[in-house]
Amino acid sequence: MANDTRERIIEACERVIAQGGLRGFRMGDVAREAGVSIGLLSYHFGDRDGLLEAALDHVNESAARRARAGGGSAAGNRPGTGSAVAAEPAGLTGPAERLAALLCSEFGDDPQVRAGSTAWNELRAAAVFDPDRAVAVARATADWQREVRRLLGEAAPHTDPDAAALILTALVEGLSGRWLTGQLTAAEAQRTIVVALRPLVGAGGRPRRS
Amino acid sequence: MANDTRERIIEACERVIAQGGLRGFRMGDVAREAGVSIGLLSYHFGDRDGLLEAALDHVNESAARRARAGGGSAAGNRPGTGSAVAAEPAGLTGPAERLAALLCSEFGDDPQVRAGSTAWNELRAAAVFDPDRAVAVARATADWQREVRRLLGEAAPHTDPDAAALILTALVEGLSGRWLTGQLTAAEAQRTIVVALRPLVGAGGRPRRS
DNA sequence: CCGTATCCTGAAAATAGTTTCAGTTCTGGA
DNA sequence: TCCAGAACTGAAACTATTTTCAGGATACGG
Repeated sequence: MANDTRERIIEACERVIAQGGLRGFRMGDVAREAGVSIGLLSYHFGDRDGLLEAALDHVNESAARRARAGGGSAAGNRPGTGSAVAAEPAGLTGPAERLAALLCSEFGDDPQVRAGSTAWNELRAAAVFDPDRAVAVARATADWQREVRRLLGEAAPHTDPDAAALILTALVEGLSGRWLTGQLTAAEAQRTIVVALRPLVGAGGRPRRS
Repeated sequence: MANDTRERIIEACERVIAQGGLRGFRMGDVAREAGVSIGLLSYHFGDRDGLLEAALDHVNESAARRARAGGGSAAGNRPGTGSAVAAEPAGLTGPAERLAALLCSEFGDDPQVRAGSTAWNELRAAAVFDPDRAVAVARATADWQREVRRLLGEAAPHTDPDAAALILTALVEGLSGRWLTGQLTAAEAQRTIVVALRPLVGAGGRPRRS
């Protein structure tokens, strides 16, 4: 079916973006990556802008979905084993762990995680110059931040959750930049988040069950 | 002298980058902005890449210089008046104030401050795909972070200065993204930094003299 | 003044990338 | 099996951008 192909093309876009940035986004590259002819891109998406828009919408949706899903399930990343956050079978631990997992899910050595973060990073950078993209980014960011605030409300009742959620999510974005530019490893970034989280969530605590 | 012209061209580059991003960096635009012919760009800088490199080096240097200078002097921005950080005549207050000023100097409604942050933001985004730029960015970032750590050592002797410096600088970068995409005003960003700083520097404290 | 070295111009050539389109293949229903 | 329409191809036309280059202006030492 043709939808498979559209899907495949959009995924190819993400890979191309993750590899060369929005700057290196060439229709020829996308076509090659997707294994289709260049004409098909216009056939399905109208023009370059349409294709790019579809791809970025997809990136945005992925980011939003990840926020909703928390750090759990498939591509989830857990902060360094041995830290305060232990491995768990299904996604059903306390809010503090889920919060840490959510924040740490941005980082990981899995190429797909990196590709996703890279694409999202590019989208964010592009949003500076494009109001339409800015509102899409803002929406996804707000969803994520809201989820963080919710978990924070449960895990750290003595903190101002709004301020803390803003600080934590902005911190993750900053660390993400460091990670993607090779200034930090994924593990270091995750460890940093855990350190930042500690004073909020209660020092060395044992936060089990809700 | 020809150096004036080179200078003028590089400044034009920065303006073009700040306005349309690295993606919108066209030699024609630069030439128009600088008020010179397009051929002159090649004459002075070889080719597009040479021009871009010179421009980004300049951005990088500006960032590094700002880090060294602290938030003081010319383009300095102070977090919202009425906050913990009071106005001061010359740049000679305690380390806590200087730290806040340094971190807040990234934000401001002055078009030049915004242009600088925007250009730096673009450079950072480009560094994800370009190892050479990545090392330049890493160097400037490390300088800045080191300065933050130094001030932190004076202002907050009871905190791990390395961890805190990383967290604060990454936070500023994350907030910078929010600001540039319109998710936050400069004042809100600065206020957030002050909030994040408070628990480190001593609650409601009176941090006078070393 | 003259010569010449440097700075500078802008149109033309080259290059890179996108869009169109005439035509081919595939799919599913009659 | 045949047809119609959707999916798809790829080369040619087009557009955008960079690079080159022949030469014009300007500065300056002799």
